[in-house]
Amino acid sequence: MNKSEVKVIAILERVGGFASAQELHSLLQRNGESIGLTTVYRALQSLVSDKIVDQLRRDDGEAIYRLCGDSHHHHLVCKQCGSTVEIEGTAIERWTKAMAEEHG
Amino acid sequence: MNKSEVKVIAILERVGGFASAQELHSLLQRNGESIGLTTVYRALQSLVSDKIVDQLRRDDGEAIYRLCGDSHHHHLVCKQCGSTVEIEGTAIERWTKAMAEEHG
DNA sequence: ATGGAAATGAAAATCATTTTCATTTTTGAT
DNA sequence: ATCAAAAATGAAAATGATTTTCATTTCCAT
Repeated sequence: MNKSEVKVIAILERVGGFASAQELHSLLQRNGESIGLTTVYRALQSLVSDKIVDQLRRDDGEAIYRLCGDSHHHHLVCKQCGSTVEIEGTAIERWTKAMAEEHG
Repeated sequence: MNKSEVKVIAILERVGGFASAQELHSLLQRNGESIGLTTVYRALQSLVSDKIVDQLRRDDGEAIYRLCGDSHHHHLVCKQCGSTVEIEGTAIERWTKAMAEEHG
């Protein structure tokens, strides 16, 4: 865990949700941090592979990131292609409950 | 519905699942069809907006496509960002059932 | 047949992300 | 503290999917 990774975690905490690499980078700069975009990308890669940060994709294909702990969530894994999506906890649970009631 | 869109639908039928624009393009060429990659992209865009084709993203961000009718499926829509993911029917239903039993 | 609208595709542009590489910073042994 | 090796940094170039441009071709109604 190096200095850049700490900066990226700090800004993700302040965001409290999803943000793209570029968004995080400009937020950091606005906060007076001196950090290059390349380094933000590298920190994010590293945090994702350490499972500290979750990565997913906007519909336009851009990658977005958030701290793993930012909300209770579930993973759905496609058995065919292995891709994983996160679903926000309360929503999926409400849905599951509704389905359960609907189908007895 | 123009000639290119018909070609793209035909190749998607033969594929019977997900494929990227580039994969579809090379399959078409191997089948002796004369069609440019640009046109494949345009046909896919049009079919997606007509809800004939579903588009989603691989984890690496590449867009993949399949015919809407290719399998029974559900959509999960994120209330925050609007992004939609498809879940294969039987899997999500089995999961829902399991959750329902587990939680009474 | 003919003129305008739609379709086509090659090449250029775009844009997020990754790689390269030269430089700077950190670390650890002495 | 000092020095060398290792790790980190970032600007610029490269990459790769997708979109746009634009000149040309095809289609269709008259």
